[in-house]
Amino acid sequence: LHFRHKISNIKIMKQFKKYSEVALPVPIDQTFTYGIPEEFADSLKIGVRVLVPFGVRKLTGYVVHISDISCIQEIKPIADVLDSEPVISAELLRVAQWIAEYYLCPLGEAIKAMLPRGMNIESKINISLKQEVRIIQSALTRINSKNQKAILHALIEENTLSLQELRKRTQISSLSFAISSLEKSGIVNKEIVMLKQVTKPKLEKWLRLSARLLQQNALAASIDELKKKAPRQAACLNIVAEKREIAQSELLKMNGVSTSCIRALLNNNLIVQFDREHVRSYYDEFPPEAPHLIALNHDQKKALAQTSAAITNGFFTTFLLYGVTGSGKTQVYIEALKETLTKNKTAIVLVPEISLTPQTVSRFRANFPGLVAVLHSRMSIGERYDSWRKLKDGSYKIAIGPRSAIFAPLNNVGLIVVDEEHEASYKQTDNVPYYHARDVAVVRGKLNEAVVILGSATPSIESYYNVKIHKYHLLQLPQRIDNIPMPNVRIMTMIQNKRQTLKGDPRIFSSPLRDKIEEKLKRKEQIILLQNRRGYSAYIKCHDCDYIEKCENCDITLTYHKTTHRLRCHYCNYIKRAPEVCPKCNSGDIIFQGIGTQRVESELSKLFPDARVIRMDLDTTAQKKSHDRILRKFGQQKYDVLLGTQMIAKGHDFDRVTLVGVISADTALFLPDFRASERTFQLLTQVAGRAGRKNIQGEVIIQTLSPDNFGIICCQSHDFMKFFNHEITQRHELSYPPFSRLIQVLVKGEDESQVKTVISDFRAALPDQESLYQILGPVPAPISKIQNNYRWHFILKVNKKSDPTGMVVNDILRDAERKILKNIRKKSYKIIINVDPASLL
DNA sequence: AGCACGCCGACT
DNA sequence: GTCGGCGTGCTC
Repeated sequence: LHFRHKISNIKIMKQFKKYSEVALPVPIDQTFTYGIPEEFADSLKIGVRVLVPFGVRKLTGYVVHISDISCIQEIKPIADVLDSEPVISAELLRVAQWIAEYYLCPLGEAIKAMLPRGMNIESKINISLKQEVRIIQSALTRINSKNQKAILHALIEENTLSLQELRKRTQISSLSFAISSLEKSGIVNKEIVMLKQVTKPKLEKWLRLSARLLQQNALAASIDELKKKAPRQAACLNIVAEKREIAQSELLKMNGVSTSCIRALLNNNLIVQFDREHVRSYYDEFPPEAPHLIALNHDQKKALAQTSAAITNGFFTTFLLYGVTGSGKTQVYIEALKETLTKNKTAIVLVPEISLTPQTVSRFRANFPGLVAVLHSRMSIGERYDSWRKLKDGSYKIAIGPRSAIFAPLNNVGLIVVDEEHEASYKQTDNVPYYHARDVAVVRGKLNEAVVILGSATPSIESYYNVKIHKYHLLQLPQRIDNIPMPNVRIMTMIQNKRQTLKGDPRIFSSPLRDKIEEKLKRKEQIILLQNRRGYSAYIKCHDCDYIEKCENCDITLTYHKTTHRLRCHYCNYIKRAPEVCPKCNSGDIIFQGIGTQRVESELSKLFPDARVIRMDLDTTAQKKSHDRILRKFGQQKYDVLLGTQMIAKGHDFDRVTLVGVISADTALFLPDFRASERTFQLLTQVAGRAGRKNIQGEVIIQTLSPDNFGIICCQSHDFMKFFNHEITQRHELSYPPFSRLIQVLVKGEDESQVKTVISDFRAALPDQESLYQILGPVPAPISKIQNNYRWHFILKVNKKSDPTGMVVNDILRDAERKILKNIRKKSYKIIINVDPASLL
């Protein structure tokens, strides 16, 4: 490991016995040296959290290195050591180091991303009133300063506020001057306080018999005695005796037991109380199903034989398990997991957030009772912390979860499974580090000499290319299990300008799709309809003057939601009433363009008033468990039609679905993104895979305006290979990934001219090196404004051959960024460097 | 990021 | 003389 330093002079310092290199979760690309106080000098380990002074604040940092000397002059000591054992293993530290280097983020940020939330302690500055409100109010009349008045008004309401909260409430940018004036006049108090660690093991009170009663006959004697005067206590004592140990909360639930009763027994030293950890577990409410014993078919056995061999040998190998929808990939994972556990190793299973349903979890839990920990963002901080700790101490052997589960604190990882490896949700886009969990999985696998299985029915172009160049090994499951035939896919060409008739809107339901729905409803079979756009219509447009309503804060058309009769921005959640007449020309002829799920729903209820339809999109799954609930109800056949956005395409196997309809396959096709075609192929193939049941061929109808699109054609023939070959030549011609590495440099801010200056300065700071990279832009990003922030970007197409690890270009980018941050004033903009962006919007 | 400090113009 | 806004620099 090496660490970035700013070396001021080369003079070896020796104020402390030992020095530690501390990574901090701040956007500064270096580590900081702290002295280790004598008391910790021998016990401090790499990987523990420490509390360190940082300017006036205190922050939680991570010890990444320990040495005897230092060449930094003024060194502060570590304020406190927060762990006795490392929270981050040497192996995970190396993963963090790779992430920091490859995705261009500070090491501290990478480490922070690996730990469950709530493990960071920070100081905050609290401002409080020093005197009574009455006195303050009289003082207010004497104060002329606008800012001071605003601060006092806020404080009268709350008494104590942190500096940050105060800034939010008063909207004053530079508070410090006003606060120091108030401090001088003795009106307010300023103090630095520590925030508590949010997550701790949850302790529960348990009860057992006192040692005295364990002696012969003592118990019976006590009970007899109590029966006379305190029968309830006697009964209570009896229960404790029977159970030996019982949680107090459990005991209290029983008949006739009260707190006073327990207190009396405790006071008389008949029972004793002790603390026991209560492990919080989100999925406990879903009991595991019994494992159904499934005999593997020929293909599954073949795939398993190869993974088993690799697991047994303990060599790093990455497999791409390409298995068509319903081919039984999960069973292969489970068998591989069994193999891994018998080798006394641990495993991680990554699943897209949306597929992490109770059913998925139960399936794994059933096969490995008591060994599976779930890590899920919908779990509370406490639940996640408990899973995390039990993985760390080795009581759980398998971690299952979405993206961040790749950081599960397991030792001796032998297998990493990435299910649906093509899923874009594996790429983190909202926070640093902008990592791709599938790629981290491969890195972590390599560090552990582990086996990595990437599974998909529609592999990403990148992964399949890696098979071609022999980086990954291909495993194939070309047949569906249980003799379910591949569905029959029909493509319906839609015509844009047909007018609505009595038989409904032909732009939503073509007559073949309408007929099929009718047929299936009659036969009591289930139907899935995909329309990958929520709301009612994508935008509303004035028929006379072509005016389109756009968001005030974003460069986005507003989506019409009929249920609330509102226009909504899907980027910033800006909401306004839908106009009755055109705001520009007052025409009443407003037309709804672009079909959303709500529109399909209302059309469906017009055409088939008796059909029971359930809609699933972001708007109907806002609640914590509504997603699971909708799928469960549909599975129990309480509905005939499941209608929704892409989230319906995975997560469940419904064996009564015989028809899948795609209302419009075009929603993603025209996005200015080089993956648009790939996305479309994947989504269509995934949703088509929902159709069909044992011995009955499912039917799929895809409606589209562009029937010539290659993704759609290949979906019809279930021909991934054909799609891949076509797509890979295109990527090659345009030198897009996997033939290059893309890096997006995006600047956003409220002042567009400033954003433009920064992005072009950044561009200019990059030396022209034709052989190393090509630069496209800077240009405004396709979505040029989000939440009043203008967005400009340029794209680096890095030549993989001249920079295979990416470190050459990354160093250049780091230097350029440092230069930019130094030279340009104002910080009202943000620079985002996104390595391997999932999309370029 | 988040904080303090210092400069400068405005205002009493 | 203050106050308030804004830019700059620093964090071991």
